[in-house]
Amino acid sequence: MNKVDHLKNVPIFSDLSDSDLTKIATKMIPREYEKGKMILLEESHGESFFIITSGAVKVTRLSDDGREVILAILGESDFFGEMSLLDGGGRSANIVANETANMLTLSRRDFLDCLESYPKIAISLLEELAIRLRKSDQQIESLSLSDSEQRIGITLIRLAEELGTIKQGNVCIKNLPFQQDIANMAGTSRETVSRTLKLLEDKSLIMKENRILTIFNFDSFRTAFS
Amino acid sequence: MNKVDHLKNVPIFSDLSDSDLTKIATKMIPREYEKGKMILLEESHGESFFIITSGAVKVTRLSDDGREVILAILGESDFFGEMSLLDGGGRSANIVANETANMLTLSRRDFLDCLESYPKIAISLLEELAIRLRKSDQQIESLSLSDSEQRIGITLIRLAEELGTIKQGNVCIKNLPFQQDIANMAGTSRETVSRTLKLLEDKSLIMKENRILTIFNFDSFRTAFS
DNA sequence: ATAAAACTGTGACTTTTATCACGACTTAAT
DNA sequence: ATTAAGTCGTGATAAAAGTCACAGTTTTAT
Repeated sequence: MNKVDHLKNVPIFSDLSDSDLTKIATKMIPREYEKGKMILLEESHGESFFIITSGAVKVTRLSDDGREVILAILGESDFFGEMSLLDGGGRSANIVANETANMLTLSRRDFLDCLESYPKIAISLLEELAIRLRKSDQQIESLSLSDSEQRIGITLIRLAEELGTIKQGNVCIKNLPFQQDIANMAGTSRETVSRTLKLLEDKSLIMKENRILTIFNFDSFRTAFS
Repeated sequence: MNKVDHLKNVPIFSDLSDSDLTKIATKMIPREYEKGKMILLEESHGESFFIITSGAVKVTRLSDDGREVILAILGESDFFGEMSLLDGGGRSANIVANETANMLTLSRRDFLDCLESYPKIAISLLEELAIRLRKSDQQIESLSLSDSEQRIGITLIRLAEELGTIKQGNVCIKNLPFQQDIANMAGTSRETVSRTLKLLEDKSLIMKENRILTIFNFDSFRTAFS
């Protein structure tokens, strides 16, 4: 798969013509990051905009005492890095390769040029940021108002939407993140995740075997938890 | 103060020339909302973009059982309504006039035209959304990792930045929101806010008399809580 | 294939914070 | 000025979830 094909799958570029995409593609530099490697922390290449072409990363924030919150897990065709390019603020989050991942990167200068030259990209990016802001607001609501069972349910929905495959109404998540990661997404403890998953299994809402989790009747699961 | 003067104070319009601002201003319709009135819920005028010229509003989400989370309190020169215009999604939040407020409004059509005609606006808006996203991420972190005292401290900082006036290193917040509103911003209960404010007062970090709260040595207060 | 490392399940206990209850204080309205 | 409605302070109690400890399982690396 070549650069242009990857770009076509990225929502903010999907409106552009092939020739425009080709122009942009020539400015993008491919990079590979091994599992566990911090991506934004090593600022050796300066700030950049990243598009994931394979693999997955997690976006986190860390407290002083080392506990982490996972803000998002991003996969193929997702992008990141735009925030500090846009508002010039310091890095807001850490990005870690969750599995070995390949990226296309665009320098600050080229990224901002893109926005100026192709207003469509700016507008698509606005849409995308609006969607993310909406999701963040939902997350804030659920952290403020819901108990841990609800929050874990919502977290499973997020994971299913990001990583799952639908099969006759059920969703199957292969490569389920570890309980500690689920806990860090849901704002709860690892032990509570363990107990809650069992509880959901007892209610026959989910089934799990090792790293595979199935959510039965995803639509009703979704309405039950959000 | 005329429309153009108001627009100049709004970050996303501040780059434009007077003549461009005048063109935009002619499309903006002034409206007044009385205290307590829901703004986005009454969709009688269709979706719009709003700029606050006086007064203040609160942005909330409500759970099924009526509890609310306050996502933000917005005042003069702040704007809202852009999210559903951008991504077409349903309303993500409710907006209520916290005190009688005046707005300038722009219709969906005119707003989107603006973005296309003035790429600078789109880029400034991107910056603004990036800043908001960053704040949301911080909020998610603090809800996930901090105890109620920390969260209330952070909430006071947010309020101070939005509503406060600095006086020799101390910040003074007049018209402090009620404890219930502070609780809804901090994701805790009204009683906990009461007890925590007293605790902070005992530590001589703040002082309060009725609706006026003073944070002593704001810089060190800020570093202590974030 | 084996050992080491990492992850998971679960009981016991502790901590935090929510909830309830109610009197005291403020504020707004007549 | 008086009353009513809305806020606030605070003790007592309860519920939810965190922490600790540790054995059992799964995964990974050699």
